[in-house]
Amino acid sequence: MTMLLLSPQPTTAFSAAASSLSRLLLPLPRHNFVVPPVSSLAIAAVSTATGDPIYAVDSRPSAINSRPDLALRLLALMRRQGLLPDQQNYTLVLQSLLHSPDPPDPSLLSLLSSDLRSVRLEPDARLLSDLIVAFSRAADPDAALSVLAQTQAQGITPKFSAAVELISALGNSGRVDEAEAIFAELRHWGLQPRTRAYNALLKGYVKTGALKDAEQVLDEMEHCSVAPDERTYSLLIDAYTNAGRWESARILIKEMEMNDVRPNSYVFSRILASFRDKGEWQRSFAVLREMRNNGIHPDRHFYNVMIDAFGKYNCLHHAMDAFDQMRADGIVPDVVTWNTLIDAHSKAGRHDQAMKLFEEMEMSGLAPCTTTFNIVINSLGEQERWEEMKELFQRMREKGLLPNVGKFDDAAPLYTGGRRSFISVMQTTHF
DNA sequence: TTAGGGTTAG
Repeated sequence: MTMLLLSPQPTTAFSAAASSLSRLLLPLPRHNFVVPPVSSLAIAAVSTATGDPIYAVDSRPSAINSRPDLALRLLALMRRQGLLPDQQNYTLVLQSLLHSPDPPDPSLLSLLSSDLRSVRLEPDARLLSDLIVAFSRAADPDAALSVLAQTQAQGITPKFSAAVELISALGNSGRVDEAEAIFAELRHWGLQPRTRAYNALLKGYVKTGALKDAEQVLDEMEHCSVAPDERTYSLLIDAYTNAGRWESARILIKEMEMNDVRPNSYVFSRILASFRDKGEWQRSFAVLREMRNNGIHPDRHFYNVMIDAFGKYNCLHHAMDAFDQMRADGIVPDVVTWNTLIDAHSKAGRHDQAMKLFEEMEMSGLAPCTTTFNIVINSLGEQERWEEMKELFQRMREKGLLPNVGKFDDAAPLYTGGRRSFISVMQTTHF
């Protein structure tokens, strides 16, 4: 039998997880101690017998992947039936969180792990490793470290992938010393770090701007005969560019070629963004040239950065040229492309053009997102077109999008004499 | 499989 139980509304979005969770965390019923742990499959029979209004669906892991709401509902349902979840149930929930495109919610994870403690279930290697990965991805390395400590206290070696995720998370929060310590620990577990583990460590050094340490990682990789891949080089190129060492970056690009590692559009968009942030938008052309010399076609992200780089420095003509070139290359502009263009024109005071682009965007069939609305509403505010602003707020509301009220409140005094008008728009728009 | 990176407002 492969059935998963759902309450009605099986398509409810992730927000449903929150309400499931409150039920999930209700104290266990008193009779619980006589109920043995059961697997999720067994729940189907029990719940069906109780006549709960449930739907039975395919519960192969593929059906639950990326559906933490479903997994949490399952746990909640079990709790309602007074059943003790087992390892598999928690693994199912964690797997669904890990397969979801969004990083796991840290508060959800800590509730889940305290729930795990409350049922006095001793987690196995799989569950512990999944917890380390989940906390690492939720940018909570402290929690991940404490699970690692628990793992080692139980005499269990965590999965290598979990350790690498933790190194990555530590590096991301600038805690390179601890990342280094875990990296050293890998060898004690009798496993040789390979490219991916090195890259995780490298990321930390790049993040903190520790260029010397980053270079040393590359040296050590060579010493241990571990081949750098495209990401290894990209990380270092990114670091060099940020440090203004464009020549070093170019040397690395050449080195990539010699080692048959192909650079891609990603690393060039990072270089471009770095120049943009330094105010060196003119170098965009050189970056494009360098790219073409390497036989790499700019992709949508690259064009978006390029349009932004021109837009930020008032070069609307170049921005529009890049936009045209992008479409000539057969790349369909996305919502970010349009937002960037609209904002660039609005910031330059060319509101008519901004509005025209907004119309064009909608005509192309793309739906405006929260950022689009914010950009256009700001532009309307600059023009003191309060009625149209109100219409846009209404449209946002209809789409279930929430404006960033605090931001507009701050911005309101900027609209000459417009604060009162702005507030009246906000007050007469009911979200 | 020892991850998996980039862009837009404020």
